[in-house]
Amino acid sequence: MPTFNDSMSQQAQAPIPIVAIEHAAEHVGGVVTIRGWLYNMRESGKLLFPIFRDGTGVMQGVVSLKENPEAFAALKGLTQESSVIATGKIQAEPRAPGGCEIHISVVEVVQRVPESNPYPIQLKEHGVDFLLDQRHLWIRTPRQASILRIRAEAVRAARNFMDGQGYTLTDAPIFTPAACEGTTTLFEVNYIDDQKAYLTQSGQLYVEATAAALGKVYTFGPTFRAEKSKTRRHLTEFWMLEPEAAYAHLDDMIELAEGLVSAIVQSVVQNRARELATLGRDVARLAKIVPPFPRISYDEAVKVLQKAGNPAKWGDDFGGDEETLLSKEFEKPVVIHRYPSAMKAFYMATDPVRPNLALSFDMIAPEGGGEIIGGGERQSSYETLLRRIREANLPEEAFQWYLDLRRYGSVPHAGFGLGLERTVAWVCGTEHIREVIPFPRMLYRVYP
RNA sequence: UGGGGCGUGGUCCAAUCGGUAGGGCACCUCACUGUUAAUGAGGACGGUGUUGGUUCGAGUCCAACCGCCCCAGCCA
Repeated sequence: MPTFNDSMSQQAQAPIPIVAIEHAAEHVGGVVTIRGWLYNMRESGKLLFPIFRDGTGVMQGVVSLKENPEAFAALKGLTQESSVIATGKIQAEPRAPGGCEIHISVVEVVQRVPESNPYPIQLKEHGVDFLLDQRHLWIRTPRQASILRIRAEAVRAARNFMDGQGYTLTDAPIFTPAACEGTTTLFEVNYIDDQKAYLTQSGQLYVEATAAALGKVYTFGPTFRAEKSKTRRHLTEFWMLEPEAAYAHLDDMIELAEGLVSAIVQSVVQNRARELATLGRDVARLAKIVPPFPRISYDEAVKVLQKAGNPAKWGDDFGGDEETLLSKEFEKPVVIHRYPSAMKAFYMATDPVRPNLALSFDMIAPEGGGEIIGGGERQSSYETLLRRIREANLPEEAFQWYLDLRRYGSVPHAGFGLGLERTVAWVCGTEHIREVIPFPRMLYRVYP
């Protein structure tokens, strides 16, 4: 027990700082408190090596029975993922993973995981199905936590970039009266008083309205597609960032897309180096992602594919194989522009020089990252747009507000949609998109 | 929705030709003062997705169903 004088002198000193593990190395030689969970523990005789994690990183602790029997007793036999608050001196230690470790002097166990029902996720191998069932716990592992931090950094970088370019965030609704992509992939919901509504597939139509109101705008939010696709690059719920600008043309949007993607990548490289290292990502490849990106026309892309032995012919859309083949030709994301309009959405503008082409573009990420952006110039003529809506058998009444945008001061305008998860999956180098969103929603999976 | 693959203790896997269902990890105990997903010794728990069929005998062969994975289509 400290004497009265001891506690007086302690009060005169600075209090022990509570630090995040990611900043622990800045406190070498000092005493700090860390608050987190027991990630793992190794034992060696009368020495314990508890590994703590706090969400910002992991750090090894060390405690010896001889020097600190109380802390030793508190940690001895402590179960994985028990929550703990530990205080001790940070010391540089080449033998410790991470370069420094904490010499524990005081330990408080906040909650002890009972032996009768131990933490289900081991440090060793697990199958995908099991891990997805345990997603609420899986996100505690260093790899998953790193991915989620990179996702957050990507979002921050994207919004900073858009705001810096003079774009205003204008959120689009999630309940919508009609489709804006294919009608077969709509999630239908019962709205009030037997009305039907649908979860949005894209903020596109609404962002065209706000572009006419504010000039340069973007939306960022979740979108929903009931696609029956079980591939490594599909989610039924995913986040999209969709810029739209009045008086903008195709090339303006390609330039904006290049700037946006490189801003995201460079921001992650600069601010999330530790997390990229945890993932084992090749940072040198990411560092090269700066504008300008290679741009090829659809015509040229078909020739590139044919030269590489792919059976693609003019008029075909590109699938996963074709995307991978094209992206291998370049170290940076590649922009493919002016697709045949037959394969594009009803609202796409046609090329005045070659009316069978749409003023559209896709951006394909390198290293097999797939399509991360799709966009282009919109159809600004009232008559053409109405005809397209009728040709697509879309409910005309539901699109009256959208047609108003062409009745009242229609202007050339363009935009695109960036798939957040596909972008983050590429930046992280993850094999499957399901790892880059906290709780993935996929075909036949809505738990947890 | 098509094509292919797979379902075995909590978890990751093995089981020859159809012939006694087994191991690693996790959990518990002990040893070890520098471990690196520690190691060594011991212990406890516990299983063939479901239904039916063939057979003396089925984890294994057959059929249907259920679930999962990968690829394709569609897209971000």
